[in-house]
Amino acid sequence: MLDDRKLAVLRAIVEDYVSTNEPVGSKALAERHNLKVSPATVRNDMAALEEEGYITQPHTSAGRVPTDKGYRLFVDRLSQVKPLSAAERRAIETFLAGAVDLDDVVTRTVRLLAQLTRQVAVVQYPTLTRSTVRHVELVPLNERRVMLVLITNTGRVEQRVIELPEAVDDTRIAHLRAVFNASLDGCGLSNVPELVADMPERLPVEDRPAAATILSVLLETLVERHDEKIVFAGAANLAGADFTTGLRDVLEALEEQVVLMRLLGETTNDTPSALTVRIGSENPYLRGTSIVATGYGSGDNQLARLGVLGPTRMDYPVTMGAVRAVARYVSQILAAS
Amino acid sequence: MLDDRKLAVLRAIVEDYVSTNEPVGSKALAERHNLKVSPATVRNDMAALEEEGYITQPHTSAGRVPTDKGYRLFVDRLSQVKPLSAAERRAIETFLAGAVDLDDVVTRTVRLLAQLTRQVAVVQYPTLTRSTVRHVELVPLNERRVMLVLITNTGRVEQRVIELPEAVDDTRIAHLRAVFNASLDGCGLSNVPELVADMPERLPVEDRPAAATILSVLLETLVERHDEKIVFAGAANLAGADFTTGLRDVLEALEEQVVLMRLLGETTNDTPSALTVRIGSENPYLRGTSIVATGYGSGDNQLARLGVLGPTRMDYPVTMGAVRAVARYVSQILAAS
DNA sequence: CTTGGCACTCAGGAACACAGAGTGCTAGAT
DNA sequence: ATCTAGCACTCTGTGTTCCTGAGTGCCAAG
Repeated sequence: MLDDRKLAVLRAIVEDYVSTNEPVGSKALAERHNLKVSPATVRNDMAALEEEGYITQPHTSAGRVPTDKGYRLFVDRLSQVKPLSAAERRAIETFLAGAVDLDDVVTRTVRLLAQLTRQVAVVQYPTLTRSTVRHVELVPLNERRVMLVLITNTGRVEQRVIELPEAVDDTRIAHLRAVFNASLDGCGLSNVPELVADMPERLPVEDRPAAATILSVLLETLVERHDEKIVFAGAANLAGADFTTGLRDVLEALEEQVVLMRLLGETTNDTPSALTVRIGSENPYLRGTSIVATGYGSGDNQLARLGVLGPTRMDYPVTMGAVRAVARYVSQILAAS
Repeated sequence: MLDDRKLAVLRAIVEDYVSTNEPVGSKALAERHNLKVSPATVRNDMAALEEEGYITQPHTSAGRVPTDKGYRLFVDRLSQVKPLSAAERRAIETFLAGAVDLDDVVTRTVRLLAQLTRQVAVVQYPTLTRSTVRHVELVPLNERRVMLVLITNTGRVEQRVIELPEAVDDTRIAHLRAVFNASLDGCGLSNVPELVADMPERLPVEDRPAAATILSVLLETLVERHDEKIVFAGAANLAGADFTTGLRDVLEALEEQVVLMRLLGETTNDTPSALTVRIGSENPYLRGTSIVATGYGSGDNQLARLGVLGPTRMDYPVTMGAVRAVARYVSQILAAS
């Protein structure tokens, strides 16, 4: 049904439309891409493509525009990821290398990606689940309060102020800290709950109330942070592009962690490290936007996802190239630290 | 020059224009606000007000619109801050009370303010300068690396991974930690540099290289964080309002810490706890927007600033009320912890 | 299967008229 | 001295009409 030339026409339509933002007509097509056939022939092919639902015309007697289905075919079969230039790669590398801590890595990554793609970038914080406890710190604030600080091997720090059920002096706090660290250091976060379950029983009876309180907060911290924080950057890039779904909706989604979570999450499939593209109506919310995402993290265990959100009419090859490259570099940086 | 009735007319114009977003004419004015004079009289007053530069007409034979100068007079002399309703106050209180740590307080505050005012809210993180060291923690990661964690009395945690110039074993790290804490605990952050200056000399010679490295990172941390982080929320509220200065500019400014810093910073005056309003062209960048800001923090020492950014045409009394109320509650929460 | 020709459609722009809101001014009323 | 009423004038915004040009679909010939 769709011979090679028809596919070539579809590819040409997508490319032209992406770059000009105007419906593309048969004549212009035949000229600009040397298809070696006449406009009339192109018209026939276009009619076929429209029949199949790959393209559509906004109104009679205007050029054609790709449909979501058309973009899908383009992404899957007609395009290949465009690698970044050497200069861009160097820029990424040096920019990310300057990061001082995990927060900084994430912030830099998201900005970088936004700038590179000229769209909205979204980065999910590395999940705790796969990471391990590096250190647990208890800092006495006064006799009834301590601050719990949990440090993971990914460089992440979680903190909570805890009200104790009774006064506890510093030496006992120090003791608790030693016990906690002895049993938790180096453990995967997902193992913490079971390791901690019978711990109060193994302690002197006078330490149990305090320990129980602290441990319950510790567990709470793990659970809460299980669904993770997401940051974005490049909202200014939305100003230019005109979204079919209102600009307002997009901005709202960006500020709503839960929605963003879903959007990124839904892009996961069997191989998390692969590039995923969701086009327009394939997205649960935000029908008018496309998302290009991928997992990142050190090789085997994927820590989280990052990606780009933009109008359906985006330059997929370039965007995919940028996302993939950035994901690789971040993974590298994180693995090194 | 400006008698009471002219001021009343100006006030009426501002109020009407803010609520309708349309230039307001003499007839509508005379009717809606019972001024007890005829439209013709109002017209005379309007002519006078225009002469003085408080209002202007977009084109001949359209109604009048307040100028920046007009809003200024309105804010300074013709309006009074509108207190929140009891329900709103309760909502603020319960929402903020649920915060678990400093990050959470800031995040909740900024969202709350955005929702309350239906505009873009901006909150600066409490500055470290006035806060004191609660604890310094050194966590050995491996023999050549330690993680420095600085905990302040405001609940803020700063962290850095440090590469040591030479291998240092855990007991010496523990010793350094003890020394640091002994000399820094409870000190104001601004005093840290001098306290730390001669510290290496007081240490055993073999600890000096490591100590010097760590301390230099510590100082760096203080300096870097001196100009503070700013977060925003409610960007979606920009979608409705039409800004004279492009939407893009505003979004860019929001993501650019430095610019945001300036905008908030420039609003400071002698009494930081007072509400400050900068209207339109009074702003260094972003001429088309107004900013309502105030300091927050426990009474005497102001920790940082927060505020709202919106179109010049905003409801100042309501916005000011919300900003003031939120600032008060946050200060309260922070003082309590 | 491709191509040239031709009639048809429709969005977008230009030209135009017109109603309505609003103003400024002047002369009379209070 | 100030307010008011009346009136002529000036715009913007809207609706109408017309026209052009890009683009299509279809048909018949190569």
